Amino acid sequence: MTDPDRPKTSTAAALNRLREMILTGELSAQSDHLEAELATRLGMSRTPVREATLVLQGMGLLEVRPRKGVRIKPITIRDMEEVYEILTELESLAAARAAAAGYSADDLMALKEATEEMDAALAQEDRAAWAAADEAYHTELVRLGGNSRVIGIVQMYNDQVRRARAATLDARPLPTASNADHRALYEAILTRDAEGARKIHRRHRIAARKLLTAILSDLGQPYV
Amino acid sequence: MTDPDRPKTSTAAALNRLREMILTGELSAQSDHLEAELATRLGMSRTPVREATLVLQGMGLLEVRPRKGVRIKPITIRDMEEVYEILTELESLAAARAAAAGYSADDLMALKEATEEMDAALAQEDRAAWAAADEAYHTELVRLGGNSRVIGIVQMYNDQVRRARAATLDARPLPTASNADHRALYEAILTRDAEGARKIHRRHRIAARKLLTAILSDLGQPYV
DNA sequence: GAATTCGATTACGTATACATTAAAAGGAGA
DNA sequence: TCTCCTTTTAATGTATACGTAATCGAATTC
Repeated sequence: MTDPDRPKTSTAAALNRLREMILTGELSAQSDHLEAELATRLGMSRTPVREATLVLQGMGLLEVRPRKGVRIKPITIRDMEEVYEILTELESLAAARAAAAGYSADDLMALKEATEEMDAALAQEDRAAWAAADEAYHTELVRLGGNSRVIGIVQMYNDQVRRARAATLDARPLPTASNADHRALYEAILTRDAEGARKIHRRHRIAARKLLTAILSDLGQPYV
Repeated sequence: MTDPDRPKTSTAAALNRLREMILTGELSAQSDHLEAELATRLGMSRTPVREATLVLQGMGLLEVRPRKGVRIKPITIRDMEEVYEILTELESLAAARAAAAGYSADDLMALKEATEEMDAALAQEDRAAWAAADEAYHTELVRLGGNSRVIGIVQMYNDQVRRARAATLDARPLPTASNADHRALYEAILTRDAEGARKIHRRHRIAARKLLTAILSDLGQPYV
């Protein structure tokens, strides 16, 4: 048991590693990288790297530009607006579907726990812990929604949100109001108020989007 | 000018061709295919085929199953429900955004034309022409919405809708009521009634989904 | 000095060779 | 006959070789 879930193939390893390098900024936005360079860095041949870049392109994290290397995608305000619009719709859908599904308090345990973790993180002003719990909350919400494609899309775009967040985390105020929304949504789902759940979450997401774009704008991120 | 947009690379050719083969049913749902088999059929080596299958897997048209070949995905009722849910949300978003964008009648020309083509197709009971115009209509709608990621997702899922449609087209009644919705949406966008546009389109999509799933069910498609 | 052409370089796209390992087939023993 | 183990097969995953075509720079021309 040296490494329980070490990737089975080099392609999978390249995918994980490159994704991580992009999310952490080790490969910075707007930078270009040749296939051969990445292959050397990852200690493998071009083949699995190439396959991974194709997938990452599909996930919107980079762009394959023949003979110019892959370009790590920038995080523009416009991009984040697009991503937030989509997350708003799909998560609101998930909220409504979760409410309609008639979950018990037991089923909603993970949701409640994530909310409590956010509370705790806020109390300690621990932005990183808050961000982790917030992400867990959103992931659990869409899981409860039960649409596997929504789950996939939301996970994919969460990667992009995480990149933007990494660039802004210290610049943002602690989102103290945010948990009121989370609790209201919890109640709506528990009482099977589908349209209420949808509205609450939509409002929540729109507020989050305004906050992020304002911060990105302050930080001088380009609009396009 | 023998073939204006012939793919520049074999990978692109494989992607186009395999996608088409899946959409037309030349590669039937649930069937398995080895990389080597597909390579031979397409007259190229395994490398570009392999790259194409990775992308097609990302698009949800097939599943790569190591040592068992790629499995062309079935069209289950559950899948279609998921896809329709997503299209409902994202197209409704696009409708609202299109209305908010304040387009002129000129800008909405393509939308109007698609509606008229559907009229004409209905008059002649030409289901194929109707389906083509309907797809053009939805594509134009999301284009007007202006969110490039929504455009991409909708196009991707339209492939899956097209597969289901191909299996049901002759079994469905002519959608004579459908154009009333299209006209109402056109008016809402022109008068910049964002929430009205959203609601009209949502209702439209929900009705379409009920129709399709009922037909699939009649045809004995498995739920999962 | 600017633009253009030619040539060298080099990154990519594709084919192919090879190692790996899951699956299938076959055989031995109960 | 059934089960378990061994052997074989074969499909994949990866590395590598190589042709092609785009790019960069130098030299030439205007």
